[in-house]
Amino acid sequence: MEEQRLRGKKATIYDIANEVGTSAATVSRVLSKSGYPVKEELSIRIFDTAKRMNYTTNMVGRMLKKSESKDIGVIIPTISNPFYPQMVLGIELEARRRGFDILLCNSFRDAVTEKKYIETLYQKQIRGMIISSIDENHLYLKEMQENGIKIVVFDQNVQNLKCSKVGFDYAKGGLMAVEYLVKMGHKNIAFISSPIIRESRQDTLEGYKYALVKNNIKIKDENILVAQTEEESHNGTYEFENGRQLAKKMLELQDRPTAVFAVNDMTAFGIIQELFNNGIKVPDDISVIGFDNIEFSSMVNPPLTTVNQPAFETGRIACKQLLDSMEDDGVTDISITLEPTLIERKSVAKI
Amino acid sequence: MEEQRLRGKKATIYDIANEVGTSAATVSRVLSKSGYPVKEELSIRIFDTAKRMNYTTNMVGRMLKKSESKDIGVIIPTISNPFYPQMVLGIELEARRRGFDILLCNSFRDAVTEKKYIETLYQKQIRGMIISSIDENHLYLKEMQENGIKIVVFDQNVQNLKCSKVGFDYAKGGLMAVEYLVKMGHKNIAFISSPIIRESRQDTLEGYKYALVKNNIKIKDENILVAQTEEESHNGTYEFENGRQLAKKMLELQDRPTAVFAVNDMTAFGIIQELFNNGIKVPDDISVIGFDNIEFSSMVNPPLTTVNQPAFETGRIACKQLLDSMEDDGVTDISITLEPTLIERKSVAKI
DNA sequence: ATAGTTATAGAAATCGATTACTATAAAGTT
DNA sequence: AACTTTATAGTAATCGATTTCTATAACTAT
Repeated sequence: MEEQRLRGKKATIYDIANEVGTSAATVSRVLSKSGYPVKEELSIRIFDTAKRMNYTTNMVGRMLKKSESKDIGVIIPTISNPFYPQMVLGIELEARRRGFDILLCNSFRDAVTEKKYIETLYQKQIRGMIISSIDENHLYLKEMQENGIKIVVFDQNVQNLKCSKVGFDYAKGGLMAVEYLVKMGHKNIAFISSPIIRESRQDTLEGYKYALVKNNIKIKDENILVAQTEEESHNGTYEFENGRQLAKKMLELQDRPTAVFAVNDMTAFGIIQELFNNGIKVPDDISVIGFDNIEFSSMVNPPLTTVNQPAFETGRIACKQLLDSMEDDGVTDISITLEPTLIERKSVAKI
Repeated sequence: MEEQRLRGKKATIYDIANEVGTSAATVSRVLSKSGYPVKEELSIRIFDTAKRMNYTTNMVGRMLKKSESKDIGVIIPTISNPFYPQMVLGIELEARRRGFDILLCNSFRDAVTEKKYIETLYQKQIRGMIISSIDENHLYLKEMQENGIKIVVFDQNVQNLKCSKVGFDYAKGGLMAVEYLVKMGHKNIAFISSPIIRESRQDTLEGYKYALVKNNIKIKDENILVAQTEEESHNGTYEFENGRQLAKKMLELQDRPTAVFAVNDMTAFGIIQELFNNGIKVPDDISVIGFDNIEFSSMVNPPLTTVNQPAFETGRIACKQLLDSMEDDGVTDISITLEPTLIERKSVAKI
């Protein structure tokens, strides 16, 4: 035994059983704290020997027998987008609390990559996953569910997929942002966004429109500035650059807006920088409001007024729901929608 | 068989063997593409049946037998610090290319959490890990190594631990930053930092001092502004707040510096904001140079001149080294030190 | 005292895949 | 023709832990 250890082999319950002079079954019972009755004296000897031999459970063996993985899969578009690290943190903290680790996968919203990841996770026998990026038609997800794998999606409505969803009220967020601008006296308000290919952005835009209608302001098509082609890069500068580009376009409008609503904070940063480069002061000359409330939005100049989307909380809740449903098959699917709040800082001025 | 599938049980190689009328051994040989000769006709039937039965490999079974996990552990302080998402991305891209997934662990530099994570990873039979946060005295890491687990550390010098290291030349980075300021005509240069508890920060400070000495500028103790207590929060605002606090202190100096070197970009953001709030313009009145070159440093106002620390590349290289050594036991430990480069933007002015 | 529990522990099956053996037939060698 | 290879495929052991049976012994209840 001793020799084996020196040769770099981990001790197993059999090694311990041999050493102690008992059976592997008993060792397993003791070490896994199963509650099965074992004489205290024997139990102590087993614990001691295990410690002396540097034993630790081989989770793979346990997993195979009990088929309960202690990993959960997390698929996000990209950890580069500062929303996701916070969300992942929320997931991890909840997961850790309950003895789970996370397998992190960045899909880059690429359907092929995504599918490959999902399959790998499936093969690794995970029993639950959180997905925040998903291709529309996923037959294999259904199959996974039939095999008992729990899925929680974030910000998606996957067709035909019954599962818990955690979402965010983008429309309301858009409404809040624009109504705030209106309250501050603005009537000529632009909307700047990267391509509207996701429902979330669509909703944000709807919120913008609804706020205008509600306040008897005419929607002007030329005020809605949206990029045409989707990003490809893995780095997060796309949104920023896009903000700059479209801000430039906005400045060419003959009836220049007095305020801009950006689809997200990064875009807002781009807008602000472009305005600054053109000698236009924020918020003195033009007001800018963002969306997301990423950590940096308080660190820029001027600190950005924005709509808070609780990333950490999103992750925590999604994970909680996932683990609850994994623990208890009776837990029903739910849809949770988190609410926006307005974070008033210094990038919006009263007219 | 069909029935089983409906009941939500995954097909195994035995199910396939039964269906096809062959043995599990043969099925395994075919499906794992082992190269072992099997009649083409049989082989095709096995593939077909596997497909029809929606078979996928149970990695846990394979792992137990072959004891080669396809996961690697990644331990970082916190994904909230924007350096790490980029690093993790570099790790993941390299890992994915070679068929590995990553188990992400945020230690928050807490020794207990860290130890727990390392033990869990060990129990999960990973064969390699990348650590970017580490307590000093790690006996168990040694034991893991004896059991064949490969370790790559980032930015650390763990005592008595022979393993590959990926580092960054902080001293040189500090030197470059300050020499750049000197070149721009500055002589009264402050250094603002969160607590100097890590070697990296110590080195940065050394670089600052060396640059001054080298250029015959006297080091003034009151220009070195360092916080006393370490952060505790999980959110990234600590560095920012600390920058603000110390900038305020700096403004009270009777011989006010004309330039500041911040220990990292987040701190620089805090400094800039505090200066701005006091009506001091950057770079017109005071120049600020950062350190890290996180993505946001180009998005703030003014765009931050800073020292680039290649996060993505760090991750990629660390992962490559890890997987190389996992694949081939003969690969020797190496120490890679990445070099800083200066990113000239707009937060530093010539005097 | 006898039947029925409860405490205690080992033997053996099991989870799913791999692989070292074993076995047979076909093919190649001298 | 006798012998060695090679192709092909099944049997059974194995990886490490869990758990269902079994089997005693000890204890409780009637």
